[in-house]
Amino acid sequence: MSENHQLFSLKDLRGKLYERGYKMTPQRKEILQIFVEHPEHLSAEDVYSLLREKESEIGLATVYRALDLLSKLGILVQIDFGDGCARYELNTADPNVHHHHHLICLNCKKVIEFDEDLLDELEEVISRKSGFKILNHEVKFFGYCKDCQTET
Amino acid sequence: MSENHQLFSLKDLRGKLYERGYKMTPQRKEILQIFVEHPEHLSAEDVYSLLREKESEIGLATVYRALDLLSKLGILVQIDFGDGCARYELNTADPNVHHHHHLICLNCKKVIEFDEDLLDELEEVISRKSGFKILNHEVKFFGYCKDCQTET
DNA sequence: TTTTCTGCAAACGATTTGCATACAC
DNA sequence: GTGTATGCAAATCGTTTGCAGAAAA
Repeated sequence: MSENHQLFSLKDLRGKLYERGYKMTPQRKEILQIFVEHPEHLSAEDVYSLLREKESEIGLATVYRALDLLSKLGILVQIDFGDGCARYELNTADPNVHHHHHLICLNCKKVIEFDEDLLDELEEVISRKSGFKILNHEVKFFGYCKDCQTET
Repeated sequence: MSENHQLFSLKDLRGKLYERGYKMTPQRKEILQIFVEHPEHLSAEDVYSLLREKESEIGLATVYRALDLLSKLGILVQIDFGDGCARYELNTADPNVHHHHHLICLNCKKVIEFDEDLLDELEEVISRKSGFKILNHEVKFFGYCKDCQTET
């Protein structure tokens, strides 16, 4: 069931690269591996330090280039939480599964994921009224998480 | 009618500043004035050059500081379109009026505004399920605008 | 062998900050 | 007068780029 919208696996990497004339390298493989092992929203710096923890001596510029490439190939998606750096996560393989939403706590900066998609209706209305062809959407909710509601 | 959700006016600036111990300065007034005259999504550089067109010799650092302050006071809101710089627009005074959505064209980078808010229902569902207290949301749709659909 | 990739260091662009001076109250 | 605000230039931080050597096909 949920295996069907499973995340992109390492196996498909070579093929996807080859399709577009890119080469398979150990660096690209290791960087993708990091995302398989860490299902978080990782920044380039995050990936870089996780690599160094594994004794991998991949340069930061290479990390940036790989993140960019993997996003272009649709393997990763870039998200921006307004914290000053681009973050990435594995793309879901099933195109019918829309991106989950993100709840961002204004107090503790925690990011909570939420899987509920009621936006199809909205997309349709907008498409009809504006003539805009919508491919994707990004929704962020700002507020206070359970823990921070009591504090403040 | 639509005057009720009218944008923040210059008159209230002094009071809002005073409330929180800030001082009224000609620079802050002029910067807010720019937003009243230009209902677009302005970046700090945009504001800076619009000021220079008006013979205003306000420094760029002051612009950055003012944008930050006006956002804290709730007079402006910061938006990020992923174009590498923070953008701002006047906040709507009426808290019942939710932020409009943004349609971002992947081809020509045009940003189109769209005023349809069907997200209240979604907010409620999320609040109930997650215990998150939602104050605000930000929705971006990515796709191709009317003009760019034919080209590509 | 040919082309793409990597790693380093330098370059970049948006934003922030330190500090002396100027201004609001 | 006192404390905050300004303006400038320098510093910062995430990210990009040029280039020579290394590695994939």
